[in-house]
Amino acid sequence: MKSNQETQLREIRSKKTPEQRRQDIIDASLKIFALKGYSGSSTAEIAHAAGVAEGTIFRHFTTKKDLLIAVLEPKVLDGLIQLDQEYRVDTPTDFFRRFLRNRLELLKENASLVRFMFAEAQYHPEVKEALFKEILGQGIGIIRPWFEKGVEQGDFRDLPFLPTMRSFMGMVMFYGLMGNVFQGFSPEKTIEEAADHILDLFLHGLALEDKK
Amino acid sequence: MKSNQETQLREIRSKKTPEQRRQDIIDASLKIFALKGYSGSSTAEIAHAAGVAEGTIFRHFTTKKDLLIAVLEPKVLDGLIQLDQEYRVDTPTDFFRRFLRNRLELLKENASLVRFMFAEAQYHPEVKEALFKEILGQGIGIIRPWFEKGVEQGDFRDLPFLPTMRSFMGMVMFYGLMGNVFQGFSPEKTIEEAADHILDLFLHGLALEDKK
DNA sequence: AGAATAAGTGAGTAATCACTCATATGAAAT
DNA sequence: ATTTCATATGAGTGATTACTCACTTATTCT
Repeated sequence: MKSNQETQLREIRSKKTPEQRRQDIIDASLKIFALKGYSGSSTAEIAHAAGVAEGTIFRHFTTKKDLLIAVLEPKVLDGLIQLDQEYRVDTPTDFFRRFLRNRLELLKENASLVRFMFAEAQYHPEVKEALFKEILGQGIGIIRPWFEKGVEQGDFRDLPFLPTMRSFMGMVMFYGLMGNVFQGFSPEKTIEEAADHILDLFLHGLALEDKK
Repeated sequence: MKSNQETQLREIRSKKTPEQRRQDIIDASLKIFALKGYSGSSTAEIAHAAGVAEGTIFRHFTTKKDLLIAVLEPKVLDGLIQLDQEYRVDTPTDFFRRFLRNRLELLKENASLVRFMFAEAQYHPEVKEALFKEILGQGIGIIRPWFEKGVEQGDFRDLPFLPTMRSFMGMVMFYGLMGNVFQGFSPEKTIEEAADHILDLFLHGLALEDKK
């Protein structure tokens, strides 16, 4: 009981708890990692950015690689993969519209993290697995029933699921991750506008069909 | 004259010319870089892989970064960006089919290089510029007239060019670069099959239009 | 308040880093 | 054969790396 009081007191005074300090280190790591890459970042620089001594890092994380894994831990990505459940949609098409906007917003907010994950995925198997499971795996799990429903209802063509989703994700990722990097590539003013372009192309394609 | 003879002789005997050695270093660098990333690779390891002394690397390249730039130099990428000119196509649709297959093949051959470039692009501005100019820039330059011709002829809808190309490239890249990384994502047996899927989706979209 | 425990610190460590340079090698010219 | 010269070598350089540990500081328990 007493210990609870003390903990509360410590939180009110702006002294930091070990947990807060741990989070500071993780936050600083993500910032530096995203800027210079994992191998290009030194623990000294991370310690400085987090406002702690270098030794403190190794009290919370046994190795630098443990720190990398902590940065990528599910908690950070939870927001990325959970579709907002409050918005109930009726038609598969509405689902895709809703899903797309939701993803693009989250992608824009976490662009540097996701870009970093994609970059490091090819060098570290652990990162690759985390990326695959947490983002792609769950994303696909959410989409699949809506896709199949759309096919059953006659709204969608009966295209193979995985390749179709791969292309869809390619569109989304290339906007979310490359739009900022290669300036001029994404002239859209708002996310909504970009989402509309992507969804229009995804649903209807480029070709003019109705030549009657 | 005599020096020419001698040079020829040196080539016949398997002694290496400085140029060959330089190329060995570049080849080894690409291999190691693609495996461990730029910062994660040491010049000692590259020298070992290239079969030369570490000092030899710095006789050909003044810094490690110079070596990175040499690895990414246009020569290596020329094959990636030049559309085969021998194949003449008539319709915009044929062009896209031809272009897509050509890109997917080249992408598959050079996947590790391109993946490496995308990964390092966010850490090194020079790499970012090289990637943008050499691949995306030229690719877009080749596509644009065909895209506009297709719109004029009434084959294509009048969609905004850049966002549409961004989505197209997203589809292509996600297949070419992620297909191998995330196994099971690309069930297509051949490149042709994958190209057909992508092109079908790109041209006609997912939705069933003709409900009359 | 004082003892016990946990958390934070930064100088220190061996290993590794990119890079240098005096020396060795081998081919071309005389 | 001898000299000339470009190239290759690897031990050596100081700087930086991830990580440790004896010590200080802060918090909790009695």
